Amino acid sequence: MVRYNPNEIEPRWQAYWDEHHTFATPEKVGEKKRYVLDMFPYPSGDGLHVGHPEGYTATDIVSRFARARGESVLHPMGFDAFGLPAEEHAIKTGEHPRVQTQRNIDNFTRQLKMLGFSYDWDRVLATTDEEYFRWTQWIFGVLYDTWFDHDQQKGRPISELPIPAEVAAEGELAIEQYRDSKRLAYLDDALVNWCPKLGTVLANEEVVDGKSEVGGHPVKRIPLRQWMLRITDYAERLLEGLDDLDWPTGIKKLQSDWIGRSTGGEVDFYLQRGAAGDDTGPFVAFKRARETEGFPTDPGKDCLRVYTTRPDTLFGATYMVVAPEHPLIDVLVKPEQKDEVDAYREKASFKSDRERTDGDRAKTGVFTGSHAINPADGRSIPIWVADYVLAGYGTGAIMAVPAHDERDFEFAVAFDLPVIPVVDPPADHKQRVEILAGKACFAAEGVAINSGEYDGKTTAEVKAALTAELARQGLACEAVNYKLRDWLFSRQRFWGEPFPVLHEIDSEGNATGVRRLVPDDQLPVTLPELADFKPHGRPEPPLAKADDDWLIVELDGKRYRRETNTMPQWAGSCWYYLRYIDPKNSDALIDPQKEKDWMPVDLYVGGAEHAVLHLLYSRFWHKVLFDRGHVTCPEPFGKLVNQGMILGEVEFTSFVDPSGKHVSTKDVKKDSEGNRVHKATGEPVEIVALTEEQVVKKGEGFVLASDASIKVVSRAFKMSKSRGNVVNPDSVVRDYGADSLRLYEMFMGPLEATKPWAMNGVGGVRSFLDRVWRMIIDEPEDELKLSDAVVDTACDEEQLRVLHQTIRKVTEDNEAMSFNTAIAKMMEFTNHFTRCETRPREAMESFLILLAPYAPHMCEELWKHLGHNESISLQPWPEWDEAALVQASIEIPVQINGKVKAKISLSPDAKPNEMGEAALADAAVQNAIGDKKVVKTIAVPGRMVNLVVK
RNA sequence: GCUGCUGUAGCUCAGGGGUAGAGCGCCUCCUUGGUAAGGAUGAGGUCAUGGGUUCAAAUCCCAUCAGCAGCUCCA
Repeated sequence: MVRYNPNEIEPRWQAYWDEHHTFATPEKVGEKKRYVLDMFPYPSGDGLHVGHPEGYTATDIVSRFARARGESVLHPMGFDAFGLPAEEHAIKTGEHPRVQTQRNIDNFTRQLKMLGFSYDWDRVLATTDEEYFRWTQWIFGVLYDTWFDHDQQKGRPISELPIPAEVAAEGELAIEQYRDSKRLAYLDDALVNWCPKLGTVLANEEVVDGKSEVGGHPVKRIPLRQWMLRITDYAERLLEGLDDLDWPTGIKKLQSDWIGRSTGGEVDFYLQRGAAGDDTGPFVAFKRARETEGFPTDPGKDCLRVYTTRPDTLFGATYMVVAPEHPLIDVLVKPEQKDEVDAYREKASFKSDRERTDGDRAKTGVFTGSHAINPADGRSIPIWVADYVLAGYGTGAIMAVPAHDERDFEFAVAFDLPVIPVVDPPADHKQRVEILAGKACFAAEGVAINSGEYDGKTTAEVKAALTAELARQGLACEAVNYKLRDWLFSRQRFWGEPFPVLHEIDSEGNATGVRRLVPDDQLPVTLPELADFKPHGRPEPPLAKADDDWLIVELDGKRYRRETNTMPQWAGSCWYYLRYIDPKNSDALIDPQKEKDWMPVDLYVGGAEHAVLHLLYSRFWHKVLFDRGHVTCPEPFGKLVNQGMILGEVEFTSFVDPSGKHVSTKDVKKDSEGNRVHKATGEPVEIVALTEEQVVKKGEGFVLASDASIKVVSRAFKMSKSRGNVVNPDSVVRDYGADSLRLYEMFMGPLEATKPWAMNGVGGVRSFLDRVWRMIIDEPEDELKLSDAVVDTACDEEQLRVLHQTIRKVTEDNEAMSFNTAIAKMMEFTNHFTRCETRPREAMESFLILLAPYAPHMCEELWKHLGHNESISLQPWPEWDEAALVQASIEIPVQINGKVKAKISLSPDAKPNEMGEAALADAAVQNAIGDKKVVKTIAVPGRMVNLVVK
């Protein structure tokens, strides 16, 4: 009895592949190359999750398939190994993050090998390797050394930055400061989440509702000097570059929304000094100056500059709002308002960006006491401060047009500010009357009213005309804005890449303001050894705790203090795809010829959760490297596929009220705090789990078996430790084998879909593999022996057709990454051939090559038993023969008025008229026609006949 | 609120203007005391709903409903 035993077969073949370097990347790239990349994992302490192997299996199939077709394949794997969990573990236990990280990497490696992926393990890397982050630091140096030339839309060396004469006149220090203000990597004061109680700075994800996730202590937003990357300079290029990428449209849209390009205008509102009407003199002077000098780059302190996408609604601007952090706020606030404004700003500082921009919050704000003059009509309008205006977008100030902007309208209602409609909605608009009365808001386009000489013009016309007129007066100019912000690139953490930056200090140890990069030949800057990893209680990075022999550096006779921030986790993942190509290069981040040979990545597979940040950051770095001549392709990832999430097993749940009575899901709603309550009584309800026996299908959903009026919830949930529905790949491999796990993950459904796990589905594909085994091996025999049905004769016509249909389907589906359908076809093949008395060897062998990318261990084993000494992974992919696909005679349906009434047998190349005749000759057809008349005959060769009768 | 995706067998999913499919599950029968068995049969579908286009719609178009996911004060 020799049964299929994956636990014995799989480790043996994994060892064989390792030993023979079966999947080594070819040194020389052949005619066609394919770079197949997985998003590398963060090696968490929990090990692989069944979600990981989904994408990895897909890319593995693509890689094995491509190799079989003679392509040169690069298919590497690595680890995104810096990150918070290891550091938290270190704080708790004192164990160095490096130790835990290595342990996790080892475990991940074991699991990945256990699944039989054909990675080139000689190229494995971790972002925490010193030889890797040496080049991460080096790339930071490139960013530091680059400025963005907006005219050329290109990053250029800082040495080529034109220095304005007035700067040059001030000397070296001024020139250096000017350069610093243009570098792609620059220092700025950014807000961090400082938790005084914990004595540490927190990452955004560690802050929940303005409190620390750990302990629930208040978190304050305080400014800290930090590194920023000027990704906004690349906004336009990042947006345009999307066009040519073979990415899911959803992801492209997410990125383009994230970049958020909008066009509009910037408009200056003159700040009124005294009471209304007092400003005629200075205001006239201001206007006259503007008319001659034009619109200045820097608005100065005389006016408040706003950005608007609707300059056509200027006549409807009834007040203005500045962000709590607006730089002019101290000028704007009148003494009698100061206390109130200060209190408001203090309160706002405790809110995270997230909170301030969250949902349908009621609008808050405070009057500053100042007024500005509306340039359209000279009206005096009040200036408020409110946190619904963000300091970081546009100019940090808006003109509020409550009649035509929802947010402004809400604010105006809350604070009783006037609403003046200036756009007449289309006549058939439901709320037109309310809108015209200032009782409702209308944000779309229409015809101008209450807008002086512009009345009657369309929104587009007013926009153009009014902007032009204000531009002529030097009060406005067209402007483009992006939602995208510069990338806050430093973290106050230990477990990250140190910056290769030195700050000069004087003999007293005080910073002089001069900075320099660590010279390339002194990279990498490694992490210092710390006695412990506990926070030191100041809003500074943990590296500041390091000893002076790390912290203080002498170079060229000057003393420097090292930068103590570290880079964010994103840094290492921004360029790892380049390093795989040349992982051991100690002279450069990548060899230029190898870069040309392998880039760009042909297929990149990973989760949609990285749709925006990782992919945008990578593209940004890549474009900088491209501009600086280090890479030759403008985009790193040609084709991108997102695998869907794998959910836990489907669960049935119901709700019970406090008395323990079941409540139908129809009668449950969420209250304002998100708790589930009974719709009618408002009583809280509790979720209870149900077994399969307790429910029964009814219509669209499920109901309680004991009471059909109670609808229950039937759905799968995200796998989570707390829910206890996590499936562990180790146990699946132990119980079913790696090939079954691989096959099941692919058979669950389309790669991109979200799908629930079902353990009996794994059993299903396992029995398919058992069937394949028995199709070839004589299982009842004690000695391993081929089945007697496997013979050396040729296929009969039907077998040949089934074989070639299968070759075609699997080939085409592999290309299209439609793995589930390819598997279904291979199941059909197996069903057909196991029913055959004889199974020609040629068919079995071709089939095994088709199945090998999916279930490589088993196919290697069967291939060997069929008498081959060479790995099946090295066999060429079979080709299908069109001639074998055609049938001598096929069944054609005959429809009467579009309904199938009979079937006739015909040659596949019968002509339409022959088909019509054959159909009419059929007794069943005649019967169906009865005494009606055939008025039309439609015959589609090879498909069907339709007779239209009356 | 906005955006996107999805509604096909009890479940998970293919297909896609012209014959309704796979795996799992289920019924019946057969084989088998190494068996998380195997084999053979069969049942089960108004292709979410309502319109439209067409000789013909599950498929294309429009609307509606339901589910899921993501985003959301960006002026």
